[in-house]
Amino acid sequence: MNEELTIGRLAKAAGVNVETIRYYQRRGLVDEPYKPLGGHRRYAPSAVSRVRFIKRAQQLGFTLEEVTGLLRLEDGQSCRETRLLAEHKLAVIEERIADLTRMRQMLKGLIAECAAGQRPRSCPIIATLSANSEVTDRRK
Amino acid sequence: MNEELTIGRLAKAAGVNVETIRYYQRRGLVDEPYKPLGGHRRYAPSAVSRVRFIKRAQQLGFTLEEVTGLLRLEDGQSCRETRLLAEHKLAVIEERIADLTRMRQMLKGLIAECAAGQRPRSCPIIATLSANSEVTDRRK
DNA sequence: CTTGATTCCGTACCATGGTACGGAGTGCAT
DNA sequence: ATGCACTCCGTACCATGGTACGGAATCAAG
Repeated sequence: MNEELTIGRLAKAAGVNVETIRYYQRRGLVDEPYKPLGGHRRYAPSAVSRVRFIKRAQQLGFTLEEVTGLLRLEDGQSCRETRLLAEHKLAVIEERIADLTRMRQMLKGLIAECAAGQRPRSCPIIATLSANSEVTDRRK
Repeated sequence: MNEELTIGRLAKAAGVNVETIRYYQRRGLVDEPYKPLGGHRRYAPSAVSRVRFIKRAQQLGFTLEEVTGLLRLEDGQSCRETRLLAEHKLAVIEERIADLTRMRQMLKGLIAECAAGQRPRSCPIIATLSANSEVTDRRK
C-alpha cells in the first residue's frame, strides 16, 4: 500500500487549495517531490503536517517569509532562536493592537458625539475630518 | 494674487507625494482641475483640505473606498449615515483587536514556556506548530 | 479503451495604497 | 533666452497571499 498523496489529496487533507500548495512550493515552503518522467508528483504524508505548520504559524501572525525562518528551526533544537522570532512578532502585534486601540477610542468618541446630537448643524465626525489642524489626539 | 497651487505645492502642503495626488485623482478622491491647453493644472486651496481629510480618515482606519463614501457626506448634513459608517468601521476594528489579542495570548504563553525551559528536548513553539490537531481557520 | 477527473506549468490577475520611470512639454528665474 | 525644475501622462512595479486560466498530458474507473 502506498501512503503517498497526489497534490489534490494533499491540498484537501491540509485544508487548502491545490494552487496554494503550488504557491508554497514556489516560495520554497513546501518541497516539490520528484516527478517521474511523464507522470504526476507524489507527496509524502509529512507534507500534510508541513502545510498545517504553515497555516498555524499564519494564525499566530507570522508572514510566509517568517514562516520560512521558523521552518529552518523545525527540528525544535533552536529554542532560543525560535523564541526571539516569537518575541519580535509579539512586539509587532502589540504595536498593532495599540494602533487599533487608538482608532477605536477616536471612533467611539465621535460616534458618541453623533448620537448625542449636540451639533445638529454639522456632523462631529465630518467636522473632525475637515478640521484645519493636524490629526493628533485632540479628542479622546 | 493667485492662491492656486501646482500639484507639487499641493502635495507638499498636504504632506504627501505628487504621485499620491495623482493616484487620488485616478480613484476619484480628488478632483482633477481644468488644464489650460498646453499648460499645467492649478489646484484650489480647498484641495489641501481635501487631501488632509483623506489622510485623517485613513488614520481612523478607513480604506480609500470608504473615504469615497465619507466624502459624499462631507457637507455634514448626513450625520446618521456617517455614524453608521463609523459604527461599522468600529466593529471591524474591534474584531481585528480581538484577533490580535488572541495571537498575543498564544505567543505570550509559548514564549513563557520557552523561557521556562520546561521542554529542553523540543521547543514548545515548534511543538505547538507541529501538533497533529486540526487548524481552525477564523480568518474570513 | 474510453471518458471524465486530475495534474502540470506558465502566466496573468485580484485587492490595497501607493511608488517609480521615462520622454516630452512648460514655467520661472537669471 | 537659456537652463533647470517642474508637470504631464501612461505604464510598470512594489509587497502580500494567494486565485484563475488554459491547453496538454496523464491517471483511474468503468
